[in-house]
Amino acid sequence: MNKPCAQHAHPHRLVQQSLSDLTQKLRDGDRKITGPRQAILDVLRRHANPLTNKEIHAALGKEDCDLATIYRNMHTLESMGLVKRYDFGDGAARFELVEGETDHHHHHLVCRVCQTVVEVEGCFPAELESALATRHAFTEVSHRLEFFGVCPRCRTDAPTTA
Amino acid sequence: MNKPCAQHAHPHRLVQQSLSDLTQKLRDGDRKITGPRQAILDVLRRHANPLTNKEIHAALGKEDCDLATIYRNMHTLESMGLVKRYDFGDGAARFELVEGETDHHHHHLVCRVCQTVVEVEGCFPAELESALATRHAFTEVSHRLEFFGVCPRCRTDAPTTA
DNA sequence: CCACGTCCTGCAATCGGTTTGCAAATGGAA
DNA sequence: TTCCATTTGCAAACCGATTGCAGGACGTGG
Repeated sequence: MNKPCAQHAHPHRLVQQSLSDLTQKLRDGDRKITGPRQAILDVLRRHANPLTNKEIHAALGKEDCDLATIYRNMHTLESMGLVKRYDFGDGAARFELVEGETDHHHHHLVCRVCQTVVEVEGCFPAELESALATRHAFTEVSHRLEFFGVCPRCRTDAPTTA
Repeated sequence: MNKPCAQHAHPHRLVQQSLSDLTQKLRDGDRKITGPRQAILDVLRRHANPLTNKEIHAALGKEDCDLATIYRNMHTLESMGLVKRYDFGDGAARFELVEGETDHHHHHLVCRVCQTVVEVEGCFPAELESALATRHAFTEVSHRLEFFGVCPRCRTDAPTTA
């Protein structure tokens, strides 16, 4: 709901990695440097918030490519550790570029109304993981954490503003 | 993957609430006591772990009813606070009976292989919520947290055991 | 105990996100 | 430049979930 409000997100923060850094990683993984791949990575590089496949597709201008190609590539990029998949519970996967080798583990605070995403530093659950592993004899324990709320803009905006 | 292993879950723990407790809540909410509703609640009452719509449908024996009816009822029951919806990230919503008025906030530790679910007490992120609300000026902040790992049975079982 | 209005159900069509089969196009090593 | 594995585009299929509609059930009020 409140779709147009989605523009509130600040989509133009840059990511440290250059496009050539990224294509190099493709090479290292024995993947071909194709137009769609470069375009997808470039789109992700330009956006600070996690994007859905459809959003990526829409953001591709000249370098338009098939949606199926994006879906396939997101799997590829994810398995290569170039992007990270997030699930905000609205039925669409979202992807964010992984920040270099030392990806800093973080979570998100998502506005229930306009989907604006704020990165949340710190991760208490990480401390719980080892405890859980011991207590329940589970191995390879990881977790998924997402926060939701209403962002200041969506609280003050008149509904008609949209 | 490893579907048959799903039986590892101990599906027959009982829930405190009696079926009449539950139907009373339906009455209190001005909802009709129908066959499908009683059957669904009864199924949830018999299972300790969160169930998908399809699992609920399969668990209905004599009281078989349409899948769409289950979907609709899960929305109804959720909005009435009778059940809680969980998302383990596999694309299918899961539902658990809410334990009385004082639903104790908990999370889950889910086996990546057989989907066995262990309830996790305690909730560190809850402490973070107020801090986040202040720092980012968000309101109505909540969170979603799920743990994943490999349970002891799935670690030791020979793959052929299934 | 019955009639009636409203809520609920079954069925089938539909939807949105995602996946897949297949043939043509392309990257990049030889 | 040649060649083969990978990748792409297209279309169909998939899957969980939703919805329109007509018939059926619940339960209140008579």
